[in-house]
Amino acid sequence: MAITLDQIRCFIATAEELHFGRAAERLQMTQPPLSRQIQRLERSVGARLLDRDHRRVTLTPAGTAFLEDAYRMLAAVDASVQHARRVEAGSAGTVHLGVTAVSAIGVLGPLLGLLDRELPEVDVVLHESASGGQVDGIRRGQIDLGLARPPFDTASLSSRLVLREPLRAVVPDGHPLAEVDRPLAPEDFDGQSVISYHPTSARYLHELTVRFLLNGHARIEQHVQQVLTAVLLVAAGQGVAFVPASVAALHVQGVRFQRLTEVPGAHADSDPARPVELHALWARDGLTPLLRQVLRLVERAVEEQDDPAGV
Amino acid sequence: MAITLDQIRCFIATAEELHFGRAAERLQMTQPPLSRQIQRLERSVGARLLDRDHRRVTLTPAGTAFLEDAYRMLAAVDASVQHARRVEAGSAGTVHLGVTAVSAIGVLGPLLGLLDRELPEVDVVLHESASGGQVDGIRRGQIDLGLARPPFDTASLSSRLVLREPLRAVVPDGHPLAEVDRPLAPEDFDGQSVISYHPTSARYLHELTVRFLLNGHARIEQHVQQVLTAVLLVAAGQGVAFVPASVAALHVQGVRFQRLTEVPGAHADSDPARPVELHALWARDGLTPLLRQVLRLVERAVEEQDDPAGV
DNA sequence: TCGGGCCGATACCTTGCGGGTATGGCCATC
DNA sequence: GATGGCCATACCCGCAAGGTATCGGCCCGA
Repeated sequence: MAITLDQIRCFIATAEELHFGRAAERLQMTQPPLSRQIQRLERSVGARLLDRDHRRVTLTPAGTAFLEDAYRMLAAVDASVQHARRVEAGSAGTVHLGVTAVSAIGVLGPLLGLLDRELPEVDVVLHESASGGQVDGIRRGQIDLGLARPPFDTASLSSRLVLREPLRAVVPDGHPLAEVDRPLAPEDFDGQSVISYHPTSARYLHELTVRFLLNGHARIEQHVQQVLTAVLLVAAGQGVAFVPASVAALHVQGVRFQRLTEVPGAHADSDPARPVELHALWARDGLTPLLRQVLRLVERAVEEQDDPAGV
Repeated sequence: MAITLDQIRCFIATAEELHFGRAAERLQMTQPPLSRQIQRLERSVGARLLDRDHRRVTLTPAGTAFLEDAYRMLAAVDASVQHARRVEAGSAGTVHLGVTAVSAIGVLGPLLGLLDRELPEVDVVLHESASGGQVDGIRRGQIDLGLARPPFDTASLSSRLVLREPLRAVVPDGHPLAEVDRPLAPEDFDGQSVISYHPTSARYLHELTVRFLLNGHARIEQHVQQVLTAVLLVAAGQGVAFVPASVAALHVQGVRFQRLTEVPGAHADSDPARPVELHALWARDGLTPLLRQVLRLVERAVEEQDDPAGV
């Protein structure tokens, strides 16, 4: 014999009215079944909740305590229903967001701010990993939405280009190229020692570097995995590197970020002036309403901070 | 069409098994009614909770959210039942405790400590008022247990003597009586200016004062309502006063507490050496299990700090 | 490509719980 | 002592929840 929400509703009405007849009326029923519901409830709870001594009905201490809990239970049921509806509508829930260290610099801050303001009931869990790790995470259902760089197989994943930004050169203060006030061309780096990226784990930036330098005679001497590492190595005088423009926002001491001439596009609709692309990435069959909302905010986040990358 | 706890239980089983057949087995029922329960639940909630695509069952985001809430709801129901049982057994609940400022000095501290240790699930609400106010509070059901002084009508109230303590004289430092090292007799106060109490709101202490001074020739010059006020007036040199021995625990600067000879008893079994009585007081028909527990602790609290009043 | 098996949905039957009416029993009041 | 108020009990009924049988779609192996 289990407790029912109906019994709880009956109890609340009776406890408030302290009168079975009036409580029954309020519950749109007659008094006898109400009496039975209360009896059943008391039997299930294992404690007398109402003292009825033929003249007046009063709450026992156990009843007083149970009444408070009863309100909470009904409120909890109601809140749960509301919450589920909001989750289905996409205005509440949890998003597992995959980010790379670099995407974090440009888009993540504004995006998190927007999420907080526009979808306050959405919890965000960040998963920091390289682009390749994000694809795996999405496949395994651990990540709902990734912010990553191409290439990724388009068979099971959907994607949308959310940001294009220029490629910049990072050179140490005092370096001859640090003083030049024009876009640097591949030939400007002839003979320079270049820090590029790991060909597999940071394949995208590595290919960009190689593609930019294609017609020059620079020497690629090191391969790092993180953009920040490259910048720090430049600051340490180990060479020059090429990074997404938004990295300038980090304000690392001892380096300058220099504009570049156009970079040959990797595909048909790429923009040579802004060759660094960031894509939003999700499982083809995982486009939930919440994800749609978040994607909308990703685009707004990009618009809001468009300038720093565009200049 | 309202949600049922049964539906929630069905949903939990199905969400855990992700398989209607196995879930039904676990719930000791067959699969078709389980399917219908889930459908009904989804209709009530207004959101699809499980995606069932002929091969596998998965939780929708709304379902994931609802599952967490579902656990909480069932746990809340269970906790409420347990709580009600404990309240009925007297080991949980709320006690409204009536205290006077003076009872607080002697008994209240140890009592609250004991309550905290022995009945941690019991909430205590203190109501500070004079003895008369407590009787009203008990009558109106606002106070469960009062710590007050006689007299009170014994028709609707039950009481138990919990503490007897001596009466002490409060005299200012430097006063001739402050140096005497023997119990003071009524005659010692001949010609002194005495601070007594309001004959109605602090009737008990007033009558004690009068009864002690009966054979002497002291002059009662002021009537105050609070014991502490009397002590402070003594410190200010306005006269002498008589207070329960436990008041000495306050350690007011500038006054001394002096022993007294015996005070004639007000009733048959009063103790002339310890004429100040404190009674626990409750509605005759309000002796709940919890109150019984609290009364037990009141007695233990008195035993534990018996000494300061007894010396 | 076809058949078998798996699994959830549907149709239909049955039973038991929840609600209704009538009435009893107890106390308070006049 | 008669009356009325109020909760409990007895008994009846209808519906909703559970059971059985079956459908229908999909996957998989031959």
